[in-house]
Amino acid sequence: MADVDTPVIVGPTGIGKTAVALALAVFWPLEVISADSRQVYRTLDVVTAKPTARERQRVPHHLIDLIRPGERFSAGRFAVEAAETIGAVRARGHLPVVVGGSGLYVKALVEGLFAEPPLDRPRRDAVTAVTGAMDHATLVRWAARLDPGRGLASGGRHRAARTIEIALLTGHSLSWWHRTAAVGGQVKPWIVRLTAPRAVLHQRIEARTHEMVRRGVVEEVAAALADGAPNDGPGMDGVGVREAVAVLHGTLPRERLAEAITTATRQYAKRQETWFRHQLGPNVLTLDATRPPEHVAAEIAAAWKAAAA
RNA sequence: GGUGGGGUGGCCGAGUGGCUAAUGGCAGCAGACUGUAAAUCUGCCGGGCUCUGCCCUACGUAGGUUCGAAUCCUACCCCCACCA
Repeated sequence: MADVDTPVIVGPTGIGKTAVALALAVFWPLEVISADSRQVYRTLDVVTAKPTARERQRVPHHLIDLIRPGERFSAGRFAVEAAETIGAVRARGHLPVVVGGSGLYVKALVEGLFAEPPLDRPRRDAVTAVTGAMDHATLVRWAARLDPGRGLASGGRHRAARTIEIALLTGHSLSWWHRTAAVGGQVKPWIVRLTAPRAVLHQRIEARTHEMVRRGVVEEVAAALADGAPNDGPGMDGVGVREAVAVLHGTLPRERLAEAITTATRQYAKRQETWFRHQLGPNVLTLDATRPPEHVAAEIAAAWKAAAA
């Protein structure tokens, strides 16, 4: 009579989630559901630090390589596809394990978003064009007027733009939708949060970045660009990609690439830590991932056995 | 050796007598976050405290002028450019 059915492993980039997931595979026949907003993009393998072909052969990974750079993805779409995949994995008699660092994606899956009505594509694009051209303050003022209950004091322009988009396209405010159209989570999550002291995390990020540069981030991004990806659209606005684009545009000296990516990655990892610390509710098992992945995996396996009993 | 420019808080960089613990930016720390989330934003950021205020320390070093100096004067140290 377990009240959980799906292990979910979260943690900042570079903490070693993939290694732990692979190590976990010695305990159960498992398949990984990747909750990563950038690994869904094909061809961007090195910059997004995807698991290698060999690793994916050892343990199946899902929700990677779904779309082309430049195409839009979303937390909502992730939740739908993840739920389907989880069902399929389970039907195979394997244990689905959600592993990822995209907090909102995890939240969308385990808590649910709201039932968004279909949005007319051309009208949506029109609204995006308008909001995209507005300055931050005006945007926030407009959003606050359309949805007074939304609390946009420290929201930022994307949240404001989203608020405006929903209000204009559906006739109801976003907070109205949140209130009246909430949908539940798709799984009963058992959440493990991997963390490590800053110094350890920073060291791992730096090592990973150098490896990334050595394996040719710039060339990879150049190829995506040559293939028609917009240089700032969905998938192309992530850490590493931006820096590689800057190198290609000559605005960042190549010898400073690794440093720039390392700094941006550290900042991203910090934001993730903040998210995971506060946004996933109280039932989270926090583990220090400074130890070797096998040890962490063993501890997770034991804890899961107790939790799922 | 000569002439000119410069040494400012972890870094870069404003400031040329009081409104200056010192604009900005970066880095760092904390926080927000419901379909673009590796995104987008907010706060803090010399130290200490009995913390709507108070006390230290601080603008290369040492002196000086002044009611008052990062800002003016003198000497010295170091850096850069050009001339030798």
